[in-house]
Amino acid sequence: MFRQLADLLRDRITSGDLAPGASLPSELRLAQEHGLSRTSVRQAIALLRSEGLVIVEPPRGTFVRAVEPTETVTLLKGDTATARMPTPVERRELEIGEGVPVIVIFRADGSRETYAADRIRIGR
Amino acid sequence: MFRQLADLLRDRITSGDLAPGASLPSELRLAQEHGLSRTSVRQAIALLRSEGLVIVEPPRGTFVRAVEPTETVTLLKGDTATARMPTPVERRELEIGEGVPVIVIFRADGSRETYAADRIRIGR
DNA sequence: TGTAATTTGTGCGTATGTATC
DNA sequence: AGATACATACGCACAAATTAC
Repeated sequence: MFRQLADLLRDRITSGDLAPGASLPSELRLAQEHGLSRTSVRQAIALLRSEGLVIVEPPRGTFVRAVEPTETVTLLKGDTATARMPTPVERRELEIGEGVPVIVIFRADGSRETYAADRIRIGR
Repeated sequence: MFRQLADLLRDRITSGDLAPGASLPSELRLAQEHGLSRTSVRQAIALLRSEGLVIVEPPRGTFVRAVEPTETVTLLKGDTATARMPTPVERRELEIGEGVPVIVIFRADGSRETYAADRIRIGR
């Protein structure tokens, strides 16, 4: 059931019914309106958080994540890049939101650069 | 408390005490050994799942994720690439594990390619 | 200014279902 | 058949931070 609620909310987000920055109904409201327990509602929201679709600002509420502007980082000859989920330390130091991967660039000289994936884009 | 348990397990994984492929104690065991409820244990494991550190194969158990070999995809002139968390549809179709982002390559000709981030690496 | 209401975070317990061994 | 183990769903309570009055 929590997946159904997540699907429903995801559709409202991708369709634009819930625009970026808009707030979702509170957990209690969602629970009452859909006849679910707050536990199930929180599971649904946790799913959307892991997908990077919403951010939660306790106790203000839950909001549709706004798409950030993208700066381009160039990949030079001999460089490689990967993406993965950040460690808790990286999330704190780079101020990475939930559901946002990091992009790690391995430079040809052996150095490394780590970026929040929602702030940069790789080019060449 | 679930964060402390997650930290403890994360350390055991990164230190090599729990090697890739090794199984974690069951939720019930972890709960008993640390004097926690199963709810808290599940929260801790959910955190490690979102970080891509462990995979759960119900009802076999929870295992340390093995690092997959990386094939390199080359970025050509005019191409750009980003990373983000996959949609549920992408996760199913590309068989993407939990806590694994996707890398999307936008080719100069307008086409797009989507890969599981733990299977490829970007180069040039 | 201070109090109350709202909202999310965290933790506990319980029960049932399902798949594996 | 039975035990084990994870998934899901319900309930309750209190804490902490923000907002409203």
